[in-house]
Amino acid sequence: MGNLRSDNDQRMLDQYTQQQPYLLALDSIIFGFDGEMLKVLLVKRGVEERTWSLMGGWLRPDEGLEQAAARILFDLTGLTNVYLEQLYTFGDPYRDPIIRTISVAYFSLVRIADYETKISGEFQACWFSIYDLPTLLFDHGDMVELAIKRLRYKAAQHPIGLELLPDKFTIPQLKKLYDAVYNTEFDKRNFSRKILSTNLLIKLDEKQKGFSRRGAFFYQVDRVKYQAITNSFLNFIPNSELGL
Amino acid sequence: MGNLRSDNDQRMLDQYTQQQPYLLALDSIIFGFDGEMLKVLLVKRGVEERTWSLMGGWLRPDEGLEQAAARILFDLTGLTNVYLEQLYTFGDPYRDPIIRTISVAYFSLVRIADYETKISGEFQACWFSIYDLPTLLFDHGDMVELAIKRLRYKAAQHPIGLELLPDKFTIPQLKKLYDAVYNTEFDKRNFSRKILSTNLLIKLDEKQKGFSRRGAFFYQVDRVKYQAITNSFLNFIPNSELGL
DNA sequence: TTATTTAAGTGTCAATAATACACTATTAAA
DNA sequence: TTTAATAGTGTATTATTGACACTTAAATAA
Repeated sequence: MGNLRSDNDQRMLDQYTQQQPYLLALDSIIFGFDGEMLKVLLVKRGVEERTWSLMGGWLRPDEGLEQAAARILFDLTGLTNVYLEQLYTFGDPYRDPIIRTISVAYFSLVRIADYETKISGEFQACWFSIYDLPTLLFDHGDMVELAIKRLRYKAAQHPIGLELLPDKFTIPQLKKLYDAVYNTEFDKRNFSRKILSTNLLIKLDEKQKGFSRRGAFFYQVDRVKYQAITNSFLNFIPNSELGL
Repeated sequence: MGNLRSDNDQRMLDQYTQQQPYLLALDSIIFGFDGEMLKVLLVKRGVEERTWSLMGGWLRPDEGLEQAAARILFDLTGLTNVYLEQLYTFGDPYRDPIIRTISVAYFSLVRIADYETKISGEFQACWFSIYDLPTLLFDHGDMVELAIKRLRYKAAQHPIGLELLPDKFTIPQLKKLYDAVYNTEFDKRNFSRKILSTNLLIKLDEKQKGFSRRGAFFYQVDRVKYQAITNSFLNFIPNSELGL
């Protein structure tokens, strides 16, 4: 009886050890918004570092996937507590010509202003408009394309756009962000009606100075409501505008 | 110069070879609908095959991820051309207690009737209602939970429910499917209005016999329109019903 | 001090979509 | 021919969407 179990265990273990293992990488599509354009953070790496690519790294033996993605993001940007969501796993046998590598892609949303103050100089990194990207390494172009689709899909029904803005922001800034994400121009009256109807924003007494004569009121995210709503549908953007 | 490049290449290769490789598995959440209940197909495997688990297998060196998932699905069900979508990649360091394994989970939608005729006897497989599942191996319970969420999310705006029904089906059958997916009861008048307004269904002359006195008309999917619409939003289910 | 400029902020109306709700039609079987 | 069981259909109410234009606030220039 004990013998049977042992045989079984051995068969099990054999099943594992006979398998081919693969390298596992993580790549992050890092979105940022500079007030005008939706941007992606790219770095130089690869052979002689001629090619722009997504920020990436290897999975360590003691790490979970998201944990690894967060570490790699921290190494580049110095940021923690960043919006991070698994996008897709890319595993074409020849996606990396050197050796087969499976890449789990994450997309993340960062506040560019935070990033700029904390960056370490280790990496040659640069923000690119999503509408004007260079040729990317391997299948990173596909990754970015998919990430943009996912961002549009998701931002239409979840308030994740707020992750891209500073703590205090104005409605016109938020509208510009959505304009940039969907590459369109929303009607400001309908937009603010819809956004404010969620009761997710708290109006502050303070006004933005310098940008316009009149100045726009700052708003803050109601974190309590935001958490509660994170997993529900909202439908921010009219379906007809999406054209997906 | 040639020397420099060579050094660089060597450094690159070192970067790869110094990395820990991992086993890569694929697990599939296979949904089916028997006319009444939404079900998941489970198999027995693991130590002494006491535990129900998702159907899974290992990635082969020459396969893409989806290709591997399709192969594994075929091995169990004999089905090809099945709806298959990457769900999520699970990589907790200790999810598999024997050896670290990364699992790319796929969810698939099959027509139970097709399956029943083609099944090979190789696996001990069984359909379980999604509302009455046994304890599952490793993190497979999480996988199923996530798959149900994704199915609900997706079926609300894409006509993927049709993938679960036979070629010819009635509106009451389709409604029962949506009732099962969302664990609720939709109003049949509003439901059929909404479904028919998509113009995605073609009404046949034939009626379903035997189930009800009157008999319901069969419909078929308009494959041309279905393809065209696959990547767009539809919003089948009113937001308020979803409660996600 | 007043006029000018610039963006912020707000309201209404019409069309569409969503929801709630109940009766009639068809067919098989009794 | 009556009964039983499900199929199938319509309307009225309300909520949401989308189109559209003027007023307000404040800094700057005259």
